[in-house]
Amino acid sequence: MATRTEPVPEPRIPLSRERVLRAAVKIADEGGIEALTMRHLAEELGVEAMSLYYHVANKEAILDGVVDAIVEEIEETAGGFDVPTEVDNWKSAVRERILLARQVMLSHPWAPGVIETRTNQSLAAVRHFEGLVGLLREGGFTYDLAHHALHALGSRALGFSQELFEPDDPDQADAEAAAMFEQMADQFPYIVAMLGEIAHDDPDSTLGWCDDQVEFEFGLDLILNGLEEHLETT
Amino acid sequence: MATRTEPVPEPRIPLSRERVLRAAVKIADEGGIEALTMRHLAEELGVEAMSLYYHVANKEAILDGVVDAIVEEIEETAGGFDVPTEVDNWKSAVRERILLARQVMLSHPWAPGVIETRTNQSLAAVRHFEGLVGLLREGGFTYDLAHHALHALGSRALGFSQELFEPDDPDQADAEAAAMFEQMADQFPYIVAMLGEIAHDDPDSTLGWCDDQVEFEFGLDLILNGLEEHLETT
DNA sequence: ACCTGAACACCGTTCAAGT
DNA sequence: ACCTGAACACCGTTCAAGT
Repeated sequence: MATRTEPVPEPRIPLSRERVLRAAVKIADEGGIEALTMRHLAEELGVEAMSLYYHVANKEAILDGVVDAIVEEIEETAGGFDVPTEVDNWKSAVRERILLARQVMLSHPWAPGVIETRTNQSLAAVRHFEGLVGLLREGGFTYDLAHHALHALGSRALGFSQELFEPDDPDQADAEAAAMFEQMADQFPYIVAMLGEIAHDDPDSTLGWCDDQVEFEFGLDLILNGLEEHLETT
Repeated sequence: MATRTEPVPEPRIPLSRERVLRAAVKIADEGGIEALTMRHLAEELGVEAMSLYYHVANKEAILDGVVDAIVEEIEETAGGFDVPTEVDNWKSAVRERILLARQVMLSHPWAPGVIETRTNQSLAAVRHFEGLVGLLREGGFTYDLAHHALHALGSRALGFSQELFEPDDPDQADAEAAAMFEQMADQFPYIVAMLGEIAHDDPDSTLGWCDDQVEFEFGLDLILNGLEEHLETT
């Protein structure tokens, strides 16, 4: 029979909103967003699913909190979202901040999908946008142009962009897509020719799928340069 | 007792993939994407849920098919995705095609969210991209630049863009957001000032939320103009 | 104050069975 | 060939109850 002197095996840290959210991020990182269920999350925390509801309103609230946590990670990585009072180069400042956000997003590949479903704004995200608007404003933007800029950037402001053409499992689906396009060269001459050239330029990857980082920066710079022109012509 | 001569009340059109997909679009249009469940869909078709599996592999296949149907609707509205052999103005041609896609998307507000989750390419979408690449190519683009263009456009190529800041229920959430920002004017001076100016410029809507169409076109033109410059400097 | 057991309403999906 | 009933494994969530 166990006596009183048995060493407490686990100090039994009490649950908290923080711990729940941290565990949620961990689960999504390890098993993807579909692994993030109330029951699974509870198991990870060594608790019953229903206990979660004491610390969090419902699953929506968890997803809200998880997005907030990710943007806070960006904020920490950036050393805060503060706006310098003198902005000598808004373009590189904005560019750097966004590419840094992208680095964090890349370490949580499920996060963009969750962010897109959120209707409640994360407070950390508002701080992030506040910082961006500040950089633009101090860089000479009117508020009107800064507003257009946010819309033009869209999800790029948070470091990701919608990839419409690429499958999530490159190795497997690439071959499929390649075979399909080969077969349909007469139906899709332009696309097949385009992909052919890309494969040529980049013989490394099996059939030369795209360099997402390069493409992200291309699109970002296109927008930033366009904004710069608006700034100068006004 | 019913006799054999009773008029058949409904001819009982047999199910088919087409009918299933059409019904799926209808349900999503009327009740949002969360209303699109196998059981609900079956009910709409006057059938048991399990019958659907005879015509369609699973729910994923339905979502794939539904995306295809929406892009086909774009195709029909556009009178096909054909590429004219002579393109005198690629910019306005691409612009028109994209804005037309947007019109269709606006009538299926749930569609962007579904498209974003798809990993399998819709064949109709491939035809659409084929058309876009064709327009660019005949307009003087290298395949390399056309490829960059697709990435830069991202979801805009299909007529929608990620709205990170706006709630789906404008009437209700606007007031909330407004109150929140008022309260936090000292924490978010730039954003509050920005929103203040926008409200000023557009006194119609309660607190002047954004004109999505204007913003979409602003971002689209920014990208198209940027591409044009790349085209000229090469 | 914090956690749980049992239960509910709802998913997508299977499988053997009906016509 | 086409459809169904019963069942399964899994959701998020409630509520009264335990400590």
